[in-house]
Amino acid sequence: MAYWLFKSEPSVWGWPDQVAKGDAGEEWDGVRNYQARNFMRDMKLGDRGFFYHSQKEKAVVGIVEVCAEAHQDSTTKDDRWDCVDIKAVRPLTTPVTLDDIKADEALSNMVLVKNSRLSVQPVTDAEWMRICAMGDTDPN
DNA sequence: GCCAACGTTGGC
DNA sequence: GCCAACGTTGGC
Repeated sequence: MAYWLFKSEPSVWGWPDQVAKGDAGEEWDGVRNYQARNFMRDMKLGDRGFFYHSQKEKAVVGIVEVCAEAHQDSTTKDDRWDCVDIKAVRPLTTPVTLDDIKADEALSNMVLVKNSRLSVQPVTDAEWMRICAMGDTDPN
């Protein structure tokens, strides 16, 4: 199983919105970046991801699961753009902030740090375990 | 609110 | 196919 990170502006689509969708989940639509799209095409049913709040909050706040593999983004007719569906699994007991991540040596190579503008990104197994530990949260 | 970084577009 | 111009993102 692979791990990912989904970035969202909480004022547009936040963790509470994601939770409100329950197990039905919701399309991760609106991505118009090839790198991010390609990562979504690589995602498999059951893959897990972090839900990250950008802008003011800048923190990993929850864990999500891919509940539908890549398909046409329903918000556009342009067939270049695919997206997956994700559903909320659980919040992090303690949100892990960007500052926390930057301060941690083991996380210094995270895409979040290296390429802050990429909205969908891969997370390594080690990074996943580390952030779950920092967030006092069950990684499974 | 600013600006640096980056990705995309379009003219040549 | 290159590259300048432009738009967007997101941290500060």
